[in-house]
Amino acid sequence: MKMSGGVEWALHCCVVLSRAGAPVPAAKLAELHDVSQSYLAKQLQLLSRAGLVRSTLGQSGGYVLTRATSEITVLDVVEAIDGAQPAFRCTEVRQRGPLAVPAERCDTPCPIARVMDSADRAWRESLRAITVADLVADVGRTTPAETLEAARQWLRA
Amino acid sequence: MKMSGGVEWALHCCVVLSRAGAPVPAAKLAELHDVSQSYLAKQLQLLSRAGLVRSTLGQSGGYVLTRATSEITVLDVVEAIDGAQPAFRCTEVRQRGPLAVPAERCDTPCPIARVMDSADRAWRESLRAITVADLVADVGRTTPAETLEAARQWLRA
DNA sequence: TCTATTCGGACAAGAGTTATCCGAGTCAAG
DNA sequence: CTTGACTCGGATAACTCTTGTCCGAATAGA
Repeated sequence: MKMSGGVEWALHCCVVLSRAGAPVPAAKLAELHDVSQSYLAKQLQLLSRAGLVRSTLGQSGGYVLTRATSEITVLDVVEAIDGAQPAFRCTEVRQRGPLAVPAERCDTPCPIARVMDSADRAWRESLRAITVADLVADVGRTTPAETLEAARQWLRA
Repeated sequence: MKMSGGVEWALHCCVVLSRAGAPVPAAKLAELHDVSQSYLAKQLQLLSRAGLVRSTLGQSGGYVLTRATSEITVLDVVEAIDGAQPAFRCTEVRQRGPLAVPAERCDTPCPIARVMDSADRAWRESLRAITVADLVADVGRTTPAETLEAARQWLRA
């Protein structure tokens, strides 16, 4: 039960991109966060496929958010990187073995699957309630103003 | 983001064990569910380490639940098999790279980590609210009476 | 005492994730 | 218009974790 580590990077990237007015190349994002540039590129590709960011090629190219930060939920990013499939997958154990329940009697989902689905929904709902805008606001509140200004300068260079 | 498949088996085993008055060997549980006997043994070991079941060696030995089903939550089983560690682990990205925030300024947890922790708590809370007794009741409600009786006979043999 | 049966931990195989590279395409400058 | 350098994108290995299997130690009953 482990989420892809790329989710953390992707979320940090979204926060940074929201502050930058111009496209930011993947290499710069990698250097800023001190992570593998090649691997971060993969995460950004996934964000691109999901339609959360748009890439611009050539000189002075890079990545830009496609929507307002208030329109991007944390769940959007998590599902883009980690996939949208639920963590639990019911294999219909009750239909196997010597006492298998016939399929036609299994009109209602397995109770175990129902509990897991419910928990999964609660988890996703919790992530859907927070947007990148909320994260940006929170970062702005807890980070020294000087650091924020330094970041802005560093990105511009 | 995938939960161990053994969780499903372990929960089914708990339901079965609650109906059996006597110890049930791992081999019988494996045959009943038509799953790998060697691998199921591993899951039962984990349940044993967690103190949810007690094993009896020798002839007519097997596994028995240690508590009433109403005292065993689904979360107990999930954490026994899949581990209790949260799916998201913050690597403190903000303390890395050229604009690293000094550690002494990081008194509050990273906003991203806070969101993830909150979602994780919601998920666990949802699983903690359901007990094995609830599952047993639900199974009894949705399974044909004849199948339940057949299971009882099969376990006895 | 002996035997059959049980669990427990140590031992491989496979899948998924992590990490990396190089080529195709594109924009900007000269 | 040409050149050139810079960008992303997908295809390619290394690694970790999960899955799956085995045999030995211990036990209860005959």
